[in-house]
Amino acid sequence: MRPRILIADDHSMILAGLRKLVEAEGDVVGTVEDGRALVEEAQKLRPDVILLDISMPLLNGLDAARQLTKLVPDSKLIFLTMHATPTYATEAFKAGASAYLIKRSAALELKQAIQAVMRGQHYMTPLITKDVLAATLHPPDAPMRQRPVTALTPRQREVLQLIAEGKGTKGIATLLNISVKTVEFHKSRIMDELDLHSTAELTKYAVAEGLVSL
Amino acid sequence: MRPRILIADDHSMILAGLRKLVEAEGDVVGTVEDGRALVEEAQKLRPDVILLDISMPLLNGLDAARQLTKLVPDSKLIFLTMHATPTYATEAFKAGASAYLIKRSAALELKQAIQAVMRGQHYMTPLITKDVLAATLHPPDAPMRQRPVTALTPRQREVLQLIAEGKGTKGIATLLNISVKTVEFHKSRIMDELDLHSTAELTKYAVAEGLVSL
DNA sequence: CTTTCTTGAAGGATGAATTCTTAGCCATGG
DNA sequence: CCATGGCTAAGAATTCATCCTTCAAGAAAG
Repeated sequence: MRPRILIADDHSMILAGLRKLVEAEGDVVGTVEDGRALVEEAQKLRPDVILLDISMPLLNGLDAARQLTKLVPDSKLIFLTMHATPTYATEAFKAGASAYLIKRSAALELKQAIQAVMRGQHYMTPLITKDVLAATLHPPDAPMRQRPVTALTPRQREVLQLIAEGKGTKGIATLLNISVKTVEFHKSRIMDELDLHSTAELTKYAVAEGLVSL
Repeated sequence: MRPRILIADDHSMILAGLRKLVEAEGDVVGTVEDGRALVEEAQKLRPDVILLDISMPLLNGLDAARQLTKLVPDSKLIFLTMHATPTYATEAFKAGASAYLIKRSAALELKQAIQAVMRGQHYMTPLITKDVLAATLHPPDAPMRQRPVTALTPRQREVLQLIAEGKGTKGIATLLNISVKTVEFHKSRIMDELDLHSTAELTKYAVAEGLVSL
């Protein structure tokens, strides 16, 4: 039985290419280019498999996954991303993912991953497990510190990401369907807790934490 | 007549997807995953079109392009990369490229680019043309804009740095002993020239240019 | 079973920033 | 020498952001 698949990736060229690849394995019922659209469409379409990236506008893939595991628990999540670090991979599984691939993975792995998750199994690209070993052999001299970003609530991360993407308070309010006042509240709480005092510092923090890229 | 195409990208998942996309436009005569292999294969295959990324192992796309324009001058080069900066685009054209796309470009652009270069024309993704034209109209005599940051005046960089450090307009005015109005003027000009529209984006730009650190 | 924390949601008043226009000053270089 | 580009600055209208305060539901702790 061909799985119904939803694909999320903000690079539309890659999205188009992926679609072609995936069509060999199942029916692509939709494609989206940001995290928020993903959450929307996933609820409408209830796909069997969701293929998603980590870095996406409006809502990053990890936070999207956390929402999706609650909203559409029957949809299996397959991450397909550039990030080849064990940290991201473990975060992804903690967020409810069933598989983790990187864009350097062989195309065949996509097929294997889809079939694995449809059987209720998990799949992890061998390219990462190798990195895990390498990381264990060469302990941290890279600043791979545990992220204090988890000190923030999901909602706060969501707001922080949008701030760092350059959205104004009003725009964020509209996107989240909440009042401008609430956004302001979240922002000030974030600033309190992180001891940051400007949009610029929040932005740098978000970049450092990988919530947004440059 | 269907063009013979060689594709180079080090992310094999993406390579596979691109191949599917490209097959609608021409015959994929080969795929490679690093810059050196590209130079090798290009000489053997003499393709009509070469689709290549900038960041590749062993030899980066720009340097590969410089070699290819000499070794296989009849092969048209189409860059397809993540890098959305005018600098990279102009470098690409100086290195002999016939087209420049980014992975955020619509899939349709790939078709358009291939057809354009086959007609001997050039193609530049609309997503960055605006910035590139400013740079490419000047470049031969005056290498005034090697790095985009040099497009700013010293005063503008000064202000930008303070913005990115989290200072408010008022604080900057005090620090520089100028009026708040003047600071606002500089800020708006910077935004104009860089086509950025928020403090967050200015901050990310400043970080990317090394004006401030995270 | 209340109390307390945490999280999410807002109102009102005030201070800060943005937009647009206009304009003076100074140095550099055709 | 005067045109150009860079830096300075003002006023008025408007929109945004911030500060302080209040409210409510759910979880955790007493």
